[in-house]
Amino acid sequence: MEPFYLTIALDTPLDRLFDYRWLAVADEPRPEVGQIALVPFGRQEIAGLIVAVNRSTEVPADKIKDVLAVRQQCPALSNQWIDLCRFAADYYQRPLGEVAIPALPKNLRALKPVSLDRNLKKLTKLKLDAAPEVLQEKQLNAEQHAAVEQIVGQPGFAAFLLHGVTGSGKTEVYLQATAKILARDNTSQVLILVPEINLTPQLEANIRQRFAGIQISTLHSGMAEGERLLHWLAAHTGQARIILGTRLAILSSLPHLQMIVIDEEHDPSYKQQEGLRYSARDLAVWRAHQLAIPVVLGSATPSLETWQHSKAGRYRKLELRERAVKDAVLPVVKIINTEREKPSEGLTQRLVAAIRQRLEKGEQSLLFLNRRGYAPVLHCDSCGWISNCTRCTAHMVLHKPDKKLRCHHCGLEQRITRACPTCGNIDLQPLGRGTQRLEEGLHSVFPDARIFRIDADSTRLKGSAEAAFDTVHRGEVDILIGTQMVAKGHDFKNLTLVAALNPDSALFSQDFRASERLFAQLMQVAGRAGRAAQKEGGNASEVLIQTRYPDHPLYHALMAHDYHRFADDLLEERQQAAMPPFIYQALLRAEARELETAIAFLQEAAHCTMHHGITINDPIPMTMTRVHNMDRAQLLVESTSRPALQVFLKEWISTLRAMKTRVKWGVEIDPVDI
DNA sequence: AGCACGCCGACT
DNA sequence: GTCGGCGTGCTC
Repeated sequence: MEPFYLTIALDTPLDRLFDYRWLAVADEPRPEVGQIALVPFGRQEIAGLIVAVNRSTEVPADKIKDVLAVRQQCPALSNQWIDLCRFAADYYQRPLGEVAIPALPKNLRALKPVSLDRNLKKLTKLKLDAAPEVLQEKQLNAEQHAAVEQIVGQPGFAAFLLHGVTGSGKTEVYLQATAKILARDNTSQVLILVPEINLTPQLEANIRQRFAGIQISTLHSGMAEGERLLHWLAAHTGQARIILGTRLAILSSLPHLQMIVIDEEHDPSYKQQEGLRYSARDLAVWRAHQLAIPVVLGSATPSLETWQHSKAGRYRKLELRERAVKDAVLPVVKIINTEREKPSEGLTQRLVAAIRQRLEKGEQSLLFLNRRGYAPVLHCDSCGWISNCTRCTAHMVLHKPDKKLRCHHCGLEQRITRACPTCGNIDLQPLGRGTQRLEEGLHSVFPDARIFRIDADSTRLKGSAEAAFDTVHRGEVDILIGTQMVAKGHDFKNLTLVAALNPDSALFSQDFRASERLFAQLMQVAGRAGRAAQKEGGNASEVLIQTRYPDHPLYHALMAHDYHRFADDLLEERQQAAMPPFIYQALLRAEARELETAIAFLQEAAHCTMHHGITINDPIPMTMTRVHNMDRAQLLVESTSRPALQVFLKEWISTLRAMKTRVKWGVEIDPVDI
């Protein structure tokens, strides 16, 4: 019998597909497009995705190898799913296999199919026979009701921006729209994306309770491989009807997908920052378009990209102006000028008084300081030595509990030296203040208060973040100190004071998106305060911002809870300056032992091309030039036309590949950190 | 990217 | 004498 030739996408940076021979075996079914094949590749054996089955091949016979095995037990991936990967691969300028293969669970790609067989069996046992029941629909206000109706109202693609502050009831809109979609037919699936699943257990619990009797899959990076395969298969076979996951879930196989929800759509974690640097939000919109289904982007502080889309009418804006929680009022935001009121231990007198007031009433306070460690740098007064990292352009941060200096960028650690390493001076000074130092200072100001710190250092162990939040919820904490970790997901019922300490650095950042992010972050922390706390006759919660720039428009917009004006002003600025979302960008990054080598490569790259309608800027060293002993530089490429940029990049990248430099380089499309 | 081969420097 | 550094070459 004539052999078949399988065209297979493999996880390799080589931008081509690979053909393998498959010899028909009498009783074995023929391989299909979308199945996983195990193949020899160089000296290794790896899994690939079958993208075509042919009777002939262009590849010379002496090069062709045989397929080792085909995962016949697992239903094939659909053409639609492969098309999604193909789109992502084209758009982000990577080979198909580099998108498709890592999107599959590792155990599906493993050499031995035992885990797959076991999990397929387990899956059939999980099948729920009971009729799905949707419990306790909450009463919607008029705006929420209208939003749900619009989302599920008509067939076909539609993108919605669901805009509403914390407490305006966005979640209820997602859930009731989900219920309506699921009720339409008994196969439909809904994908709900969240920024970080570990920080939003409340939403997961809410969904599980609401949709008892409906199979729910969760997908996020923290899962064990066995569990991940089971949940992925449940989604892939259509058994799971609701899929709750982080950004990676956007590339899961969902044969009956009928709606996508992206909660906190502005959140930076939707952008993958290594490997394939995709935006889960952008892919979600594309996927919804492909499938002709609705996609809902929810946020209190939408990204300017989304905001601009909604203004231009490409996304439909659904506003939730009222707070859906009964009697809830927006917190009062006040500014404390630290130029006038000098803080001691990082706290102004007004803030100390406000905390004391909460302590007396038995209410909780949250101090938001987005800087972990004890102090960001250690300094010698007599010779000027500072604790620089030897491998990075960064300071080593003082961590007092473990008596170490630690670089947050490369992980380098050093014991704290008692004396200055250059002049022997004993009196080394910590400069600045991180959460640990704030905690120490608070203990001296409020010796009897129960003070608790939540940051990446205090919650290093798995599950300890969850436990920490529970402690706060149980009311065993008076004053909570936290980094941005505390900004997401959790609403603290008894919390009536939120203070932001020293958020100013983002105001003057090199990165033009820094202020957009700061605004979102401050809105989000502010929203942690007392959603349900405005009890009978109680006052609104209070948000205090300690700043050296009390007149900055960002803080004024925050005081007025005026996202609209803030966003419109920023958009105006961006348009004037020809910045995103009014222009499309890509970055060519390069790293080498010597900065000159990286710059020289970028210069060569810039000069080896010319293209109409494409702006190639000068190469510049990255703000943090050296990380892990590698110097990094980048080159920004811009165009007002997305298709033109795409065409240009494709050509340019193949030219760069042919250059065979030993500089490590890569292209990022739509970069968010510049 | 992996992975092997290959050719030069300091260690049991 | 070998372990191991990273240059370079290849992957149907």
